[in-house]
Amino acid sequence: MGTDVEAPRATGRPRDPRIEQAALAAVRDLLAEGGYAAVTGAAVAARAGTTKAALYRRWPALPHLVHEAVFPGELALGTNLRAGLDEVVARLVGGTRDALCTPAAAAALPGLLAEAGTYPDLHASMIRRFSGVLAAMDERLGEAIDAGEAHPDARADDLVQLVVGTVIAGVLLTPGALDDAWVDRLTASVLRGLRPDR
Amino acid sequence: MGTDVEAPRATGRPRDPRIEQAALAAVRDLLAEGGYAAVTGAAVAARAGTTKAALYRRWPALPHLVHEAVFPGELALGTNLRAGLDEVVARLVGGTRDALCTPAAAAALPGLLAEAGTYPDLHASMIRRFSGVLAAMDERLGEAIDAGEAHPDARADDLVQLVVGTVIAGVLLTPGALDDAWVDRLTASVLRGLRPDR
Amino acid sequence: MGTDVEAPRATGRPRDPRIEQAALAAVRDLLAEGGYAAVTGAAVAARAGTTKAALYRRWPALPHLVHEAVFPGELALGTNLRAGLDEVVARLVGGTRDALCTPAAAAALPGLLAEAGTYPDLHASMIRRFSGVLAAMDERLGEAIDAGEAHPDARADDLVQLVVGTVIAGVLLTPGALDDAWVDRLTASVLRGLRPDR
Amino acid sequence: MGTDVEAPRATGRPRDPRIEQAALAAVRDLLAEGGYAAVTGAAVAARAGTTKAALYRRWPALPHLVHEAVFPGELALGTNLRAGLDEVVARLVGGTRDALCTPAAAAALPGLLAEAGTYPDLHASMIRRFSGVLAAMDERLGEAIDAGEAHPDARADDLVQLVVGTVIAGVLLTPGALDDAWVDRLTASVLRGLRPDR
DNA sequence: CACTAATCGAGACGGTACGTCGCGTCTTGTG
DNA sequence: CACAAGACGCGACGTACCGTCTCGATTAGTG
Repeated sequence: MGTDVEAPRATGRPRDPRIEQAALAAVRDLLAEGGYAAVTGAAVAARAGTTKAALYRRWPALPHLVHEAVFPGELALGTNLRAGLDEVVARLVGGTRDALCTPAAAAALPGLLAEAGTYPDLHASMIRRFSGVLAAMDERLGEAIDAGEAHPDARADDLVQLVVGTVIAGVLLTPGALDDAWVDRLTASVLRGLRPDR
Repeated sequence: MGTDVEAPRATGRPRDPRIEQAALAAVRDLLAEGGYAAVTGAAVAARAGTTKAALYRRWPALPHLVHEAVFPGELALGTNLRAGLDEVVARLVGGTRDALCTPAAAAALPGLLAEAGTYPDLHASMIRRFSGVLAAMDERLGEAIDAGEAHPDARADDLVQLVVGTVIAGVLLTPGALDDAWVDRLTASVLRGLRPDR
Repeated sequence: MGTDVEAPRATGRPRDPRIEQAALAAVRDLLAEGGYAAVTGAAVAARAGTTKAALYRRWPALPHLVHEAVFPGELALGTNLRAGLDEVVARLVGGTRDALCTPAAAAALPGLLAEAGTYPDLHASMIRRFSGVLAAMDERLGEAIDAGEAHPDARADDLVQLVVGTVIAGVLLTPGALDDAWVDRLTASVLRGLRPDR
Repeated sequence: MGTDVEAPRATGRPRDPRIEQAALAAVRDLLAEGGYAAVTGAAVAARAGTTKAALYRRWPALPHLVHEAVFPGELALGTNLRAGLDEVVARLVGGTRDALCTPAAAAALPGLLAEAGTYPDLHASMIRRFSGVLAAMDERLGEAIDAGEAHPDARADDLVQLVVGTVIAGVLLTPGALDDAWVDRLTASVLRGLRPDR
């Protein structure tokens, strides 16, 4: 699940598929209600109607479960790769904001970032959530540079880091202020930052 | 000192000032050596040559101690408020990078951000570290707008959030890549984003 | 065993029975070596090869563990209920002396008595240790009164209280003087006190 | 104070005599209200309107203070040494009961006995409380033996140990049942135990 | 009248034990 | 095999009490 392919186990009693969903939902509920500190192994198991052992059969550690609960899949830009740079950047900013501003995500984010130092695979998984966006932006930005729409020094990794970081800072420091006007301001500022000097 | 103004206790045995300093230094050492997980009440007390009780007399909980150890005072821009906008922004970016990239700070940052959700006063203290920079940038940016050097929509809070967030994302996601070239690229991009449309 | 009937837990991982025995033995060793003050949660756990949590899973607090270690079961009189009153009383006195004069018991007794004020259930458990002896003495004394061997005012609870109290006083005030001659003197005195007036 | 003569300190600020009384009264109050566990250095100082340092200037440790608060002087038999043996024993039993059955004494007794193992001087002080009674009983019992009123094996130390122990057991095990009838029963039993065999 | 010396209040100090909690693993019996 | 249940080792947490200490401020007797 998550980011890795699972070996198909054929033998023995099959896993109850409801437990996986119940656990992920339980994590989201607990995050929204009590924050990251409320996401305890025992609490998740109790809320999901199962036991800790069933959780550790599915995820190597609690943060991995939290990660999957909060970021179930890749960040998506929509299907706008052929759109204008303005719209692509707007979707990047807006999509990142949307992904990180759900109650569960906002509550989990700092905790996950902290655990990323302990679990290298978790760190990799979090980065991988942006790999698709990064590749797409890399390609699109290359075209924009070739077309003279973007500054030749512009780099997709810098761009994504800037956008993601700013959203993270917004979530951590001024949650509640990340409305659409905030997205518009950040988008405009980023776009100006991408423009060529002349 | 610390996070708040201190009540002027005149009575009772005065606190041993060496304990405070020893504890802060112990936290920095432990952070650099073993990361956030190594900053244990007992470990700090032992390394500082004191006891847990003496620590809890000074800080309400361990994260507060870590915060003070890692961010002892306000973020400083240097005395460059009268300098050109280019230099002011360069110093903001560089100073933020420097402050968050010390071994202790880099090790403590994710943990502190996570604990901020548990301790509201810690959250407030962390934000307050930027209040001076924020005020200074607000004033300087106002002048720049008036002088036509900056975009009329530019806001100091947005700017600081963007810079701090990008540095945080850099520390968390790509530590080791935040060299001076990185600072230069971010500075240039931010400056372009601040320029008026014309 | 212990102080109460145990609920028949059928589910979950069963408790490791060796831990219980190891803890009780550890307490007895520590009592004999360092007295009541040496019976620390951490010390007991370490000596028993387990952890504090495992102890607190079995006993509500340390004194309960000490109590069970020192007084594992009811005080026994031997199987002498049909013997002459002289011998019954002699066994009561001797048995009480023996039970309270083991190194562990002598070391634990004052501490346990003191903690009994804090833990009412511990107080009840300690009293219950004498219930069997009390019932037996009550029956035997009734027969003796009917046979004219004992004073009609004699009561088993008074008798047990007197014997136990005297032994406690001996242990606390003049430990080391409770030899067999002491037992004989007390036995003779108690027996005279039980005799009818004529 | 208490049992020892004090060196006459002439110089320096004299001790406030009210503190001593206030501390003793505070201990008694705390014992009656919250038991031995409530007698904390800080609690005693606060209730007495003074500080811990003032207490430790007067008593070497807390149990010594408790001891003096609860047993301010020697156990007294009244002036009945020339009375009949019946009355002397009755006064011994009754006086011991009275001394150990005050709320403060009953609450402090097990704690004090436990601490006696830690502080040898406290142990000695407690025993000394009975030295007068012991000497008096020794003399009176010798006369009784000579007069044929008492068993030639009777010993004052055994007698006192028996009476004190029984009262202690009564206080610890069945507090509230030590009424005058209880005293009468114990007195009668003890007296029978003292009688010569014929 | 200053000087000295011990007290007073307040509270921090080192030390140590307490009982609780969470993590991730394990060991049962039952499907 | 999975599952429910819950004990296991580990280790940190924050609190409490002990008896001592260090302050600045009093409060006598002495020189």
